[in-house]
Amino acid sequence: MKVIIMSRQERGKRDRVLQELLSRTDHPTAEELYLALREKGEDISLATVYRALRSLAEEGLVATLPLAPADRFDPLTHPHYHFHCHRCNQVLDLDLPYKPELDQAIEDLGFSVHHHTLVFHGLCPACQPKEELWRK
Amino acid sequence: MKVIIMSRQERGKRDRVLQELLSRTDHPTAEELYLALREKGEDISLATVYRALRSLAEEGLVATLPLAPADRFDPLTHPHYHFHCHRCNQVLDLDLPYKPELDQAIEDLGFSVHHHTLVFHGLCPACQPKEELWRK
DNA sequence: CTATTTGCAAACACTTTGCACAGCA
DNA sequence: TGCTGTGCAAAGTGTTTGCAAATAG
Repeated sequence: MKVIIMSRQERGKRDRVLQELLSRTDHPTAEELYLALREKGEDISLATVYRALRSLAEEGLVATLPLAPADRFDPLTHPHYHFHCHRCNQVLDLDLPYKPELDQAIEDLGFSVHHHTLVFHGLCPACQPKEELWRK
Repeated sequence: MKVIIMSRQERGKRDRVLQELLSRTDHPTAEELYLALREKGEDISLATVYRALRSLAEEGLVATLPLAPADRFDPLTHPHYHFHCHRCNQVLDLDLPYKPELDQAIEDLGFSVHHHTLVFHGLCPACQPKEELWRK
């Protein structure tokens, strides 16, 4: 009989998903997380990854970035902004301080603001030269 | 033989879709537009509505709001911000001036910014009292 | 007569769900 | 025992596409 004492974060697939997400900064999709976990030998199904992410998002442990064609997930729960490169389709965290005064302006209009999402669209530094090349 | 001289906006289903979208301020989904057009006696298919919206968006005549579960469409092409009420699920235009200085801050980080999208999330004025009632 | 637009149904991509079963309390 | 978590496959939802027929130029 084999006995394995599990540390807290090894209980349940949900925590494996969270662990994997926490280890990266590239805002993966559900499927990317699924493939990464499989790659690492984890025996998990795509349905479970979806279930885990939904549950984690509902508890506020991860943030969902509703992007087409597939949602991306962010382990950073404190409010921050994103850049979406329309060439490499990558999402990057931005080092721009959250601006609560924007919320205030909307509150003044009679809304009750929970938070705001700010996404910049364009070309990331790496893709700008490639784009110029492409146009020639 | 019946001859009908068509005015410009009556040519093609694409223009019917644009016309319908221009007539409203509630950021409808593709299906909502489809149903509205059918309601008005227009003989159109859902596929055509999707094709029309895609083509219009590519030409910059309408803006796409990528929201879950379905994209919403905005006839206002000049940049402006939105409020998404998480109770009635409505999207409202906000009367807050577009802030190009936000783009500048990101350009300074080495990105090439095309535009940014800013969505506030919370309760719209109409839904705040309802929400309080619900909590009791 | 050729090019474009359309409707229909099928295909598609992403996500959720029903169900049976495994593991744990 | 019963509760929770899981895999699998099927269903669900929003969107796109292949194709043949209709229409425009």
